[in-house]
Amino acid sequence: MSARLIDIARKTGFSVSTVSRVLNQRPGKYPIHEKTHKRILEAAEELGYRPNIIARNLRLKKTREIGMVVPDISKRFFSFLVKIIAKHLRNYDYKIIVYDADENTTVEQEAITDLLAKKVDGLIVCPVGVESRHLEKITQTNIPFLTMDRCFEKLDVDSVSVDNYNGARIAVEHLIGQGHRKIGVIHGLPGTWPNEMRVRGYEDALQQAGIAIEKNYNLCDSFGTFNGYLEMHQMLRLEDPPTAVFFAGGYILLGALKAIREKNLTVPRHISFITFDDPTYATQLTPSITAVAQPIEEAGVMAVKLMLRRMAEPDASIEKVLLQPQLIVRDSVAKLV
Amino acid sequence: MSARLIDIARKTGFSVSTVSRVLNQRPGKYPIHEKTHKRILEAAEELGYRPNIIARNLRLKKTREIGMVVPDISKRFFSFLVKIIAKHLRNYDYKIIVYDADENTTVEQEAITDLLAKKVDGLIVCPVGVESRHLEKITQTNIPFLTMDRCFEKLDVDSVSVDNYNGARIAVEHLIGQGHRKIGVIHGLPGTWPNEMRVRGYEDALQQAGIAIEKNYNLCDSFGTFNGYLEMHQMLRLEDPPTAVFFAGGYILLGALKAIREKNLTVPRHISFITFDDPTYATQLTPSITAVAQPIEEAGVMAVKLMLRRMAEPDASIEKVLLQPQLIVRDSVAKLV
DNA sequence: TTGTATGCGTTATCAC
DNA sequence: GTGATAACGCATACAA
Repeated sequence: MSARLIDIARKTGFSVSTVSRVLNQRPGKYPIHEKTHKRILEAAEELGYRPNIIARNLRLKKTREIGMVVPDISKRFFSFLVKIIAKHLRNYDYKIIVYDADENTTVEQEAITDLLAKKVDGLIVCPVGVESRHLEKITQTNIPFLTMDRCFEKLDVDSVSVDNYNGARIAVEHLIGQGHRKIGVIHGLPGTWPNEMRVRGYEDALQQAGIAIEKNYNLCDSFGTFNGYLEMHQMLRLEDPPTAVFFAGGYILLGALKAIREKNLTVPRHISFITFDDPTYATQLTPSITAVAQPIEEAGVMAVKLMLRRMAEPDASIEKVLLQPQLIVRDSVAKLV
Repeated sequence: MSARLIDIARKTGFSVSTVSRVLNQRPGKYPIHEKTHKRILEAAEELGYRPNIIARNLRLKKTREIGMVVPDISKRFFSFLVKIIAKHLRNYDYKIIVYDADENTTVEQEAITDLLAKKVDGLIVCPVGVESRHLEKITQTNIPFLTMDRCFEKLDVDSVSVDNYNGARIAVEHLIGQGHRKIGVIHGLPGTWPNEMRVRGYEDALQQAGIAIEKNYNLCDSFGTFNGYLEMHQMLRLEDPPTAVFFAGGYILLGALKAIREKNLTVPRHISFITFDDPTYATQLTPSITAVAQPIEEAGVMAVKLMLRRMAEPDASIEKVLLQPQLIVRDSVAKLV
């Protein structure tokens, strides 16, 4: 078993409180004799003393831990977000405890319960689903709390998310600007917030340009590769298929590309597309992929900022931050003349 | 503040110990009156009681937490590994606490210290660098401990890693089998274990086939995209460049592809390659990428197994598991005739 | 400048 | 069946 304060106390002949005071080193808070200081430090070193964080946390009722729940840590969006947030919190001496909800509301709920029981000082949740009732309960605990990625308007809580609506809009407007009129969309799970926003952005962009919305051009199911594959095939089977398609994110792109290849079509000669999310390999495909990139780093920094603010001023007004994604033009969209 | 045992005790008139016993429900361990049981459960429900995990952990000297340190959580290999391990540990009612070492030994050391101070029940480290001295100290604490990915032979500790040597070998042997004799390698940071193993596999495969090792064909720096880019350019500038190249992993592939494209070369007509690691987009590039896939899921499952075993039998013999990667033949290697 | 006493919330031991 | 009490390791208010 590792050394405790009392072991140092016994070894040096001082009391536990003196040892504790020396080791915590509030500069000038308590006057300690020079020699005492030195001897205790030496003894601590010799014994390889490490404070027991559990005992300390229990005593202080503070953990300097921020809990975080993400739908799927293996997705780059979230793992990168976690990394950024962890890195910045470190500067303020906060650690992060991450739970993977595995895209499952029940698991998410358990994760939150556990984090709360662990008495984390703050909580960041990237909600899995459409439901927000279980999140409402959190707001009643008064714990500094933040949602990310998906934002529930009715939920009275700080949040930082990407402007999915506008991201989709600028994507589709780019397509329109290149002369496309027949524009399809393949998107993810209906009812989830980012997805809905993107679809709405798609529709509004069309409407604003005076383009009628064609039901057949709107396909959806999930953000998975396989869905992208199936829906793209379906899209291409249409008797009057679109000349351009907007992929609403995730791995749809990957599946759709496969479908396009199977049909022996060339991008962007036969079909143009643009995707939400900018994958690392976007520049390496042939052609390179025109995309709407989410400002993940910015989102992480903002989250840390909001969290620290909420901890410092529990009664500050609720802030819902909407970050702007960025259009990155590459070669997957043809200019129609 | 949330409800404690004592709040339930006061509300029901029973003692804290009775309340504790009811709420912990060791079936049949303690006899409790039916009515008592019910009333306490009701009160707990009403008060929204959640056990304070910190207090419990302090008392029990057990956390049911496994600490894990990875070099870079934003890399898919690690985030996926974390996910798998978390998922399987959940089945045994263990949680995982993840720290990102940010590819930095100092940060890694701090993470380990912190995890130890948090009194996690077990520790899994995917070591950042070449140094293993700071890991030796862990073995002295007697905490169930496991290294992953990079394995230190001299370090007396359980480990699970991929057989990097053999993975490289089968990759290069595939190249040779397709008739290539001039085979280059672009690899990562010299001195890191997986990298060294892969280079050795490359060299042994050549030697076994009676092919002389050409110094100019061996380029290295890091697993980053930019390195791949630079080194591939350098490789192609050679007066007698190789007909095939083995990329030892990471993002080298991405950068190398860019270099190849800039030279207006076609894969695999002008140059063939195979890469360690099988990225999600491997099938989507043109041509699709022949790769050596690491069995990440298997590694995670094995890690959990070893960890549970070590916790159950602290004195079991040290086990160093080597998992076999798998060759996935696609279209980036030409058959020379 | 240092020591004593107390409590954080829980579980386990022992007594009744 | 149930309750009183101690202990986990630490930090602080108060005493000296």
